[in-house]
Amino acid sequence: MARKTGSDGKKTATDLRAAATALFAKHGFAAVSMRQIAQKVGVQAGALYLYTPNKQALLFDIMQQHLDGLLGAWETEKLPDSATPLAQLQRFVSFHIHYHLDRADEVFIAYMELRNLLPENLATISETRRRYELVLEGILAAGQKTGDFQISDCKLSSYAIIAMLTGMTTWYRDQGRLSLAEIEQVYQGLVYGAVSGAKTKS
Amino acid sequence: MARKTGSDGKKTATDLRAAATALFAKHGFAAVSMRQIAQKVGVQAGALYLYTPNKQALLFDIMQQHLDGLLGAWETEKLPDSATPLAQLQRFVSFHIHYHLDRADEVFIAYMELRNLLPENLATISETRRRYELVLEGILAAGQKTGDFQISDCKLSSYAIIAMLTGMTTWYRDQGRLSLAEIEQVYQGLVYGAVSGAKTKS
DNA sequence: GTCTATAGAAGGATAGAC
DNA sequence: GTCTATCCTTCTATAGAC
Repeated sequence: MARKTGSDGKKTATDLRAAATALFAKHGFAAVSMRQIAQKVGVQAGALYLYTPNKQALLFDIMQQHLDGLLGAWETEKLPDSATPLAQLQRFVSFHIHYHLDRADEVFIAYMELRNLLPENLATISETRRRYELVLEGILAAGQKTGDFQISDCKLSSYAIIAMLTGMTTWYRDQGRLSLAEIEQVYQGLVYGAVSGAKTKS
Repeated sequence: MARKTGSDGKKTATDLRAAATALFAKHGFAAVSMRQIAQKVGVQAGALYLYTPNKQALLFDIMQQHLDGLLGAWETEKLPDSATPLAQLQRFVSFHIHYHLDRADEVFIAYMELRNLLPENLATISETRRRYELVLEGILAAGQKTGDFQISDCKLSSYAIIAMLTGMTTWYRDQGRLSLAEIEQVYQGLVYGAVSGAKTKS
């Protein structure tokens, strides 16, 4: 047949992105073929090129949309600038956990497939990611200034906290031993302790 | 020629592992071809199969050797059981940082390429990794018991701390803004604060 | 122990029919 | 908008010469 009955370009474009995201997350960008993606979408391989110029663009778009979405969502969820650094930090931790757990595949891709980006695409992605890191770094710096936090280095601490939180995506499962609310409380406590700077004994 | 002058099977075997490690870390397992590895070793692709049955075994061996080395090194570096939980934790943090930074490529592979392992190989690797996680979990549990640490969940906290520390490998560079000793101090402080459990204000 | 050559499969991407 | 067919490249792995 020349054209699938009930075919819909808009839907196919959306399906393509979803299928690619799922497959890249599961097997890795380099290990997934355009034919595999096409099969999951339910079209032939050639048809994919109506929606993406090539495989690389598909990866880049997935990452960029994810990071743009992350930054945009924070802008709508963050507390007013008048909020205390501690309140803002707690909001950030909660936001980061929920946003990332809801998008485990995209997160995985955005962290794991940087190597497979062309240099110019990597530069763009890195810049967007850096803007997100600066969100947390700014919160920590604000709390350092007010004396609410005891932090020896805001940049390193922001890296450390983001790595800690994002690490959740590697082991979290629904129906696990603890509820998400319980898990979030554990992490809130760890982060709060980390920035509250107990004195080292040794 | 039939055989390279000065060829040495032992050296080639070592070179093969080193070349594969470097390339897998840089480009990803699936994106690296046996031809690329062979070129880096300085032999033809066919010759590699004298030293590994296939590409999968190469990946598995790299991971397994890394994790076995990690566990073995900890056994020689850990403090006696008579040491305090806090001292043992500090030792663990220092050990983990240094061991991982010295082996950035292996660490990257061991964390990133789990998806590309065959199921039976994944099971073996996961079990070895779990034994390492239990090292930290045990230290935290000991400190919880003595009252030195205020930890709501030892398992989650061990995951969180390992993720935080391992995250260093993604950004650490020699000749960076801070010396390794300074960085280690920042992380020691963050970990100590996290397990010392400041009370949450909210 | 390493080479050359190649089998056999699979990959990304394009052309043209419908 | 999608399909079929295909070009051309690259891949893993093996066979056999030296």
